[in-house]
Amino acid sequence: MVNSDNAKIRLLDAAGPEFAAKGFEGATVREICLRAEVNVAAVNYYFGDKERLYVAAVKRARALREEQVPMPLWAETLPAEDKLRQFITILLSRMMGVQAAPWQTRLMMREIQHPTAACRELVRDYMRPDFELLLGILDELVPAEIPRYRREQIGFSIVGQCFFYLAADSVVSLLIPAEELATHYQIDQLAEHIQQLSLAALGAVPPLDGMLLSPPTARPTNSWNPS
Amino acid sequence: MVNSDNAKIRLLDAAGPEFAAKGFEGATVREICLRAEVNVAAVNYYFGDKERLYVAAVKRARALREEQVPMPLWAETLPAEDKLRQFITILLSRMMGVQAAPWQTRLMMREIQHPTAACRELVRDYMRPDFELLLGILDELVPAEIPRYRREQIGFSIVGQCFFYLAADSVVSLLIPAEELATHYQIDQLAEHIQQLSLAALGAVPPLDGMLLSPPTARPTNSWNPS
DNA sequence: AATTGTTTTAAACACGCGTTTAACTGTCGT
DNA sequence: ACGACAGTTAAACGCGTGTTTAAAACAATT
Repeated sequence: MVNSDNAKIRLLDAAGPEFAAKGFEGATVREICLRAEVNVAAVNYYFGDKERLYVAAVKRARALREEQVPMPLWAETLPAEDKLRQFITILLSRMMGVQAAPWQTRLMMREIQHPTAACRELVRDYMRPDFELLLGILDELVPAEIPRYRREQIGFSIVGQCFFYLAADSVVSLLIPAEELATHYQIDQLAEHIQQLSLAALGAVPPLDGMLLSPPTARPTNSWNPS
Repeated sequence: MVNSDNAKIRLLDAAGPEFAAKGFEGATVREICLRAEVNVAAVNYYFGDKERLYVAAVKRARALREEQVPMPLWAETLPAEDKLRQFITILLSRMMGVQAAPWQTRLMMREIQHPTAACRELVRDYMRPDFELLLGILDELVPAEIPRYRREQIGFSIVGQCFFYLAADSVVSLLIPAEELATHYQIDQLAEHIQQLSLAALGAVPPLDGMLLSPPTARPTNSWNPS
């Protein structure tokens, strides 16, 4: 091959944001090829058809996002509370990115809401491992007698709180004034809030009555280096 | 007008489920009119174009869902804990319906994820009042000194937990075996779990350590009559 | 019964879509 | 030098889309 996968990769990089922004139906092959500076026929040449390009774009989005914000390997001795805090921060970071949610996340989001063939392996390769990781952390935080299904529900409660800011950010933006968003809705602050609320529910820290004395911003997230 | 809004209403009733299932781009005017047993030109005759039909369908979905599962008027004396439980149950009921999420909810869901003109008033007329209601309940549960933005974050945490099962049900279905879903993920059980976890976080009930003694199914939701 | 205005109809329109074709370009092995 | 082949190109194809049209059907009023 001469230039073989050069065009293929440019196509993928152009398809990702386009599908993320407009969905499978809304995005057009022509626009994607225009962005990629590639002939329209390239999509059929390299991927067969639009749908297989879409599936490839979803896979690539997952891989990219995972290496952008990987889950750290924790030391055995690290307290479960700290692991949970970092887990939540990473979850929020993946979902919200630095400013707005990156196209990789938005694309996976669409896949979650309107599952196609790509969804099954998305869950298997991407979400399942993270969820098991979370369950492992919870194992250290809740009494051993609590059944697995309860831990899973607790896990969903934690994930759900993070997920909300991704999935319903349009609602949050309309409910909360812009200046309050800027002041109190940064990733670290939300992570601290969710972590504190969750730990309080599990009895690992005092309930909210005491939170006044240590508001979320007072205790910054343990620093870790995602790069 | 003779038969005027008969066709108009049939059109709306057909458009709702269609838009909910396939989205604005995916749904076709022809298919909608076929369902409604109406000529294709009716859409332009009554609504002008496809987009205004969509907006009308969203508005109608909101109105329908609100009267299907209304928020009750609570007695002044009702403990805040009970109000919260009922609020959560209603939220979950609206989102999950009896079996799967009804088309009204799915349609509003699409609007939340990919906001169009209809989103702004959807928040203003539908979500804002409910959120204020929730904040009112939280006022009775948290110390007076806790600032408003903290209560809002707590509100989002509660809403987020419910919202997750609507927005990510494809993921939940893939993560949790079918039989466990049937056994432990009924509306009342989830409502009990979310309510208990939230109250524990606020210090209104003992933390999860004590939950073993009173698992979510043990204390059924107070009955109320939505009809 | 004739007239007016509203609603419904079948057919067509213009356009954009995903996909295909067939010719062309460049690169390599022989 | 030349044939074989991967890569690229412009143009076209067939189809489905939202929308429009002009006539027919209908109901109400005069």
